[in-house]
Amino acid sequence: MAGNLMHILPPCPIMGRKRLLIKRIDNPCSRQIAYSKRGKGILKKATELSTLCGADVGLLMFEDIFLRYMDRHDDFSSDPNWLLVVVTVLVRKPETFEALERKLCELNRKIYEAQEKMRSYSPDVSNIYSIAEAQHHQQFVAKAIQRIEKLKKTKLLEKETSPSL
Amino acid sequence: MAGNLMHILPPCPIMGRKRLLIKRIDNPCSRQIAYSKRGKGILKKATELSTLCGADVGLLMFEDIFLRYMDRHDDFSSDPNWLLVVVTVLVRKPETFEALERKLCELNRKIYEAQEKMRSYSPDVSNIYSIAEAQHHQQFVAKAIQRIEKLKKTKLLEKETSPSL
DNA sequence: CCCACTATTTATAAAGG
DNA sequence: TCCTTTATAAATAGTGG
Repeated sequence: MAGNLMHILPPCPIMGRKRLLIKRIDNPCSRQIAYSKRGKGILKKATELSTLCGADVGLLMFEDIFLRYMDRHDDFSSDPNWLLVVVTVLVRKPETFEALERKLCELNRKIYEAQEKMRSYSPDVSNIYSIAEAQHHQQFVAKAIQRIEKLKKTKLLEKETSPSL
Repeated sequence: MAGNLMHILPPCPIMGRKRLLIKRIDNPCSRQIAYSKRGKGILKKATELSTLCGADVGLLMFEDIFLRYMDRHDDFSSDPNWLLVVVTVLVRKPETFEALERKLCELNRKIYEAQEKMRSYSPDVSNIYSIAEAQHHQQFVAKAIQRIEKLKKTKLLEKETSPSL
């Protein structure tokens, strides 16, 4: 273990942990270690988010495990046929991402049906046909809710202050 | 606001930062705050992983923003038509997840072609037809590489030790 | 790849604006 | 919702087995 050496070596000046700049790690070994550690970290975080907030979280991590292997064993690096992409997936409720796309379409239909009722709270939610578009709508809807809440607060304040004066 | 009450209430014993148990957060406000903060945190981590390790990372976070809204404003909670799922997506190289599925199939073809060459290193990589299956293969391939590396180490050790004896 | 250790950095819960 | 601050908890880089 590390501890066995630690107490017989002179204390290092620093030689230890350091701040990491967010740029591609050049050293293949360090890069792989970082991928392994951080990959697990994100998986943990995603699971926590799912549990804490009841959100469905999907996580895809693509890595080229053989490319990585070749980095360390250059006897294969000349052969471009050596290629394997490995995918790590976490979905709280196990569904494929195609299924998630379908789910979004289905929900879009419900949104369309409910659109008339929702008009006053969310001016435009009928054009979500892809995951990418939904991203923009999240901001939009959040802003709309924000406006409503601000309005409610203002009106509540008016009610509270006017009787006391 | 909370602050308006805070200074007229007696100072709480600790009421400060505390360790969080990983279970669903009951209070809707706290849950939403946690979702917002942790969501951003994971997005940051995913981006960092992508930059640091050159990995393609896809992240899906589904939340029901209107369900969330209804949690706090129960005047809508009786109407099941109020439903909007919001999706947050990050992909380093912007691709839909259907495109990612196609990519996986294409790579599978390459894997199939290279299978004969790979046989000694990875006993079976021809049956990856979905993201879910790939997950199992990651562990499998990782173990295979582990075995090879262990073997190499052992042989290297034999070479190093036998001349000295 | 796994594990352990630990100094350091990063994330974040709680509070207030 | 956004922001800031701060104390605390968690993640992790570097090292070694």
